Amino acid sequence: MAAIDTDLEDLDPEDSVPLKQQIAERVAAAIRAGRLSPGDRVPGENPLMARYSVSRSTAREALAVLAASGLITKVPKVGTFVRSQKRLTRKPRRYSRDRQSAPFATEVKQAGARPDFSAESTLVDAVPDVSERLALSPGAQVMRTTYVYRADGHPVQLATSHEPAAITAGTPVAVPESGPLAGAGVIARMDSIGVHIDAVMEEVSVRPPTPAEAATLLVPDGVHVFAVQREYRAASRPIEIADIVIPGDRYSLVYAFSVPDAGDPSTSDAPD
Amino acid sequence: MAAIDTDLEDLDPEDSVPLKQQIAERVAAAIRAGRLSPGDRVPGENPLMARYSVSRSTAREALAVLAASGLITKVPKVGTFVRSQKRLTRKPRRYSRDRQSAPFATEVKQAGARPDFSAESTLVDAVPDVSERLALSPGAQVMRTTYVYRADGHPVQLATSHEPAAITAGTPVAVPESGPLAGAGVIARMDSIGVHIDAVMEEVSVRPPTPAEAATLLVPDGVHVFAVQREYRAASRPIEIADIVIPGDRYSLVYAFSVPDAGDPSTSDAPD
DNA sequence: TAGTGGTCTAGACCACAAT
DNA sequence: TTGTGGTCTAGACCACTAC
Repeated sequence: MAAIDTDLEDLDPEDSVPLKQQIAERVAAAIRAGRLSPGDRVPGENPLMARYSVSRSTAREALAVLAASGLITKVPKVGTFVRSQKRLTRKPRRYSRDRQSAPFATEVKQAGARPDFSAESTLVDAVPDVSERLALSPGAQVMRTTYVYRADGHPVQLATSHEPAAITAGTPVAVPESGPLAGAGVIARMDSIGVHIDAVMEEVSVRPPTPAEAATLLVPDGVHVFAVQREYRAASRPIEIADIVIPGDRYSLVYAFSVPDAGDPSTSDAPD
Repeated sequence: MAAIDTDLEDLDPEDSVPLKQQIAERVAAAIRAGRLSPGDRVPGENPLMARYSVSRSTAREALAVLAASGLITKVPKVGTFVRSQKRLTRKPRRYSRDRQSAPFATEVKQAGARPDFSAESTLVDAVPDVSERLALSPGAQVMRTTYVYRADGHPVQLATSHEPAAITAGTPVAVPESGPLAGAGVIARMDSIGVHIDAVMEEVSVRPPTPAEAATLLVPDGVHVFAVQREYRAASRPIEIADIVIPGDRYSLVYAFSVPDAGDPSTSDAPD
């Protein structure tokens, strides 16, 4: 327990910067300098109180500053640790008609982890938000599927999709992740029953996680999540909507487009 | 000053939810119910201490929960206010070759505000990050342009773009926002000098604002920003990069794609 | 059992804004 | 002058983890 403080520079008593920020800066400097590596235990509240002769709250707020920027993770009752800075990249499934391997698995494998996911489907009455986004009458039946995506067994993405039951009921693809086209993607599944998706939209927001999301995704306090609302459409009619929750400190989202030649007026123009 | 507390429900002493969250929930409920409207003063630390018989810290943390979710804004030494919940939508310029009006202006006008922006261009030596992303030799000359976008005079987006000087030097479009194609967009500008952009990529991250960004964009404490790295390419060569900073609580980002017909193998597939 | 972070109390001083 | 939020101190009890 002795050496844990010796890596931290002294504070500057002349500086008008608040103590919590000075302390946060000293810890961040130790991390940037490599004196603390990802996974290492960071001096927690008690060590910081002792090292800098500050109160509990001040040490706590210094750690909160670092946690908010994703530099450290506080694990309740265990300790505080330097967070891995690796960011995964989420690149949506290429929007072609091909049946394709899931992009999630590719991303995770590239990062050297083992991907898996589970999905659970239920037929439910649409809540108002869902029926509105799917342009259904209130309370219409929808197939709701909740996904948990994992890397090395740890949940790293959550998703909930809804499809109008009227479209798929009685077909082999009524339950998204079972049957012959499990894992093939919405476009291929819908193609198989004659519904031809022609447009995709994703709307990206950012917000703090709900307590349940924070617990499942192990999102540290102060870190936000991406909330992606995806919509597949066929002939301007919504076919599938999905709400995807992604930790903001571990992912970046990549969107790529081609720009058509001058003589080619149509294709990559975004649908309305 | 009497009526300010009467709009808040009592706490539930049986509930195991922490006090700060219960209090935050009561205030949020008052906002959702319309008992507090955007711009209204929210009960601050002292009123909450009195209303719920809690300590300063607990009242403070309750407000911090609400501030992080963008529901309220704390203005130092003035008070705490309900934040406007209007979210603007950022939808990137349609990726066609047409010379188009700026999407930013359209978005802001739709929200009923008056858009404007300023831009400043300088020829500089590329810093390492920029030369790497533009695939230039270290220290090569680049045209750097910094943009501030405003709605009703208030900055709401920041951007910095870089273009290799070697591409545009001596042409009429060397300075992005002046000359005949000012405001027409990168694709049209580059087309005019025979550089035909064929791919666009945006990488979206989220992080806390830097102190300078927080001050300029008036981002409340605890709210994060989108950091978008955009890249235009021609024949796989980077032509322009831009770093765009967008307040996370006021914007959502929309990405839309068309899905080609089955017989049409090429177009909307994302470039690598 | 010792140490951790989560929550909470009860104070304090400050600079600044509004009045 | 009054009230605000920002910062800080000095305690406390808790549930849980790691050993």
